[in-house]
Amino acid sequence: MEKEEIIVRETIESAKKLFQQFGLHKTTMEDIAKSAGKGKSTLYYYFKSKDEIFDKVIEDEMDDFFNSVKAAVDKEEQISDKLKTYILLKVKKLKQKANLYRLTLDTYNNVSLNGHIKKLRDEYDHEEIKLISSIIRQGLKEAIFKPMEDEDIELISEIAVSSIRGIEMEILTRNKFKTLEDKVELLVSIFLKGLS
Amino acid sequence: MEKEEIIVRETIESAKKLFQQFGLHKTTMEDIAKSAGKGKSTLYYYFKSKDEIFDKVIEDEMDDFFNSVKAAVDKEEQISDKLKTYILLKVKKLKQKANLYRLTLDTYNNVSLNGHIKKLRDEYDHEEIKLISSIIRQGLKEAIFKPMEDEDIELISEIAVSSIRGIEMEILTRNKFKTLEDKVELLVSIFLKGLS
DNA sequence: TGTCGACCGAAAAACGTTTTCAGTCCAATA
DNA sequence: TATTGGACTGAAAACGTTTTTCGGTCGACA
Repeated sequence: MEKEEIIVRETIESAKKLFQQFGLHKTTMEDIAKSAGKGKSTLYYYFKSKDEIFDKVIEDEMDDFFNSVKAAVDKEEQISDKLKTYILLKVKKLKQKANLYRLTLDTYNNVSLNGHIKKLRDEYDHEEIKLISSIIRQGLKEAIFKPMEDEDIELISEIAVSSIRGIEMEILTRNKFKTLEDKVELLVSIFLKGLS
Repeated sequence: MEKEEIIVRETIESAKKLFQQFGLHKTTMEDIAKSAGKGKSTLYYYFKSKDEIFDKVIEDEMDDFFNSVKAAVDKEEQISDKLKTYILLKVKKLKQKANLYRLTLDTYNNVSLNGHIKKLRDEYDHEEIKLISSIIRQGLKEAIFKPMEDEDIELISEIAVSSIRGIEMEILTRNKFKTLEDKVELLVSIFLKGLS
């Protein structure tokens, strides 16, 4: 790893801690600089702006989040276990993060309308859709699922991601489905076998 | 209809129009009074507060919304048609309303954390869950669905409502699924028959 | 019972002042 | 040439005051 890369990494890590503790607005460039052991203007040698640092932190978190979910999903053999793991782990991690970032949440909401974060979210979404569609494709290959059009795989994945997000929202904002753990079984089996 | 009832109704209708046009904050009690052809203090003879008027307006809209969806769903015979109608009509109406209320939306978001609106939303949710679970119960009676525990009916309905809400959110906030109309068929058939 | 004009006070808007802070510049250093 | 920090700037946020707005009350009148 190059020296520059190291400094960038360390700065992002420091900034992440500060953002988590104090939120975007209450964290100044000087705070970040001090906690990274540099002068303020030095930061501008490595980053274009405060927003860029914030974006990088968010990007970092999203990567972390997605990769750990993906790793856990990949480890499972059965399609149904993959889906169960996907839902449960995502919800669990989301609860953790939500807790960690509660302070930043209002901030985040205001920022989120702004271009770049929206783009990041779209990218993240796309990763999730890819993950789900790869699971479906595996199911097709193993002839567990009945054949379907290629474009339908995409659509089903998108719908699945959106649906699960709806469930997550209820859990996070209204504390519903506390006992989801006991019930994923049912949820996944409906997705696989339907109600009929 | 009693005279009092008529005045209350008319006031709510006037207020609704104003709220839709200008939002909660930019609509004053005097605006409402004038548009209802009364003096301001007269309103307080019929309503406890401005909030009460707003609540009544929201309640009115929700009832409208729900009843028209329910009516359309009840009209359908087939389970699958009921589900299709439920999803399509809800999305369609939501798009209309969202357009109408775009101005109020920020206002609404701030208020929505506040007690009473939250209660209304919960009540509305409950209605939706009841609607879905009645569809499921019908499917059970007709032996279209495989038997299930009573508490699972409840849970499945809740999950279905949350999931569909997730899809609706995508449609409203990110303009996804523009061609949902073409694809509900697929969505409903997954719910009914699964992927296997 | 129903309606209204006059009034109140709390909260929001408006406004001017002060402070904070992201971002720049430049000289220093290695 | 790559890297750093101290001094500086301007725009925006925070703050303190004054003014206005508006939800809500009261009492009189029909």
